[in-house]
Amino acid sequence: MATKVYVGMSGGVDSSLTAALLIEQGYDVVGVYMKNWTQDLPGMRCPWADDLADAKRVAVQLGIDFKVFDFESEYRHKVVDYMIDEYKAGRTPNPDIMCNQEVKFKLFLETALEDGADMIATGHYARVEDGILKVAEDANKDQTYFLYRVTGEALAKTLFPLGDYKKPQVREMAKERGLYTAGKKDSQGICFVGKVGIRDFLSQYVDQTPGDIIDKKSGAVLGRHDGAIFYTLGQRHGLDVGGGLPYYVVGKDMDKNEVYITTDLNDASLWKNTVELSNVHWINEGPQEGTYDIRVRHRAPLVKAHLRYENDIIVLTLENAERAVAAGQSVVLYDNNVCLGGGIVI
RNA sequence: UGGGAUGUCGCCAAGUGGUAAGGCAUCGGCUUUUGGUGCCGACAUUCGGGGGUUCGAAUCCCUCCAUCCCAG
Repeated sequence: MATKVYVGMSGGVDSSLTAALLIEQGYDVVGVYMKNWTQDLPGMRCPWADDLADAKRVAVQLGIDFKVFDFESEYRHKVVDYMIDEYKAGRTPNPDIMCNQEVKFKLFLETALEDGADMIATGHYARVEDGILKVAEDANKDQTYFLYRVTGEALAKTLFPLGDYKKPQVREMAKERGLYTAGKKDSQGICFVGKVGIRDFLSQYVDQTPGDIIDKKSGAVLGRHDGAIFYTLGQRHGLDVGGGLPYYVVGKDMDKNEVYITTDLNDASLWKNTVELSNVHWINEGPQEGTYDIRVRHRAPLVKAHLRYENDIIVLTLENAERAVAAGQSVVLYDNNVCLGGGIVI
């Protein structure tokens, strides 16, 4: 009997082709739409209904069973609340990493297995080999950064058919197969929520309290903002402060509700040579102390750093300083194209 | 009240007789399954107000207004 694979179909090209390829490879494929978020937000209609329709349409086209898993409550609690709490604490979280950890590769996997699946699959650009996570063939689209919090056990039951292809090929293959979503634009923004600015999203859940924008060097008040919560390290836009050179956020005080800015691109707090990570997660066994490739943000080139353990945290000493590494963001470690795991910036 | 200086797009700032640079901000777009960064494009018929000289002025003259500094 063929292996039964539940494919997470978001209604985009990638997951559509994923399902198609698995069928061609002989798997018994079931399409699943994860209903995680349905709320409209100001200035943006939540795309869930359209996405669901697209996913279903492709499933019909492919002649596979199609299901909808409703994870709205869990998504709200595990991802959105986490995100809001982090921002309230003055940090800058990455909700999509949490979404993968808690929803796609935990809840979805468990639910699928209970429903009779042998494995799950998604349209992520990444590769799994023997339970280890490896970067995608298309280095430009590689999404392992978002997957570093997934467990090796989950990966052992996961397929990423797109990991061996480049995005243009994926589009081409989707077109060749006449998939309904072949020409659909790539999605952006918070996963499932849609293309909405973090500011617009957050402002739905937190109070807007005006505060001062202060020049770090002179201490002068240069402007006002609607809440320090909306600003993050390294940020340039949205300050509404003009005057010759661009200003960048170099810090904030959540208690005083103050945002500190500077025109000095070399400001110490804008660059990190040493990064400490807590909430460390390894996909399999933790690596030994030594030098590894790390990635400080999605799509950033890999850079060298030395890993050292210190109690519950790890300390990375970077070969070259990285810019705007905000607390709450993730740093992911690699060893020869293998994604080892990572942690959250303290 | 004397003496000096300055007033050009929201901000910084070129331009001293030839018909308004540039930067920042802002807005729009691109890149991106997080934040952020970056890239591209748009953005003053008008130069504090009013007169005058001139073929022609933001640039010269007169005057008024405003601001700043030094005196007192």
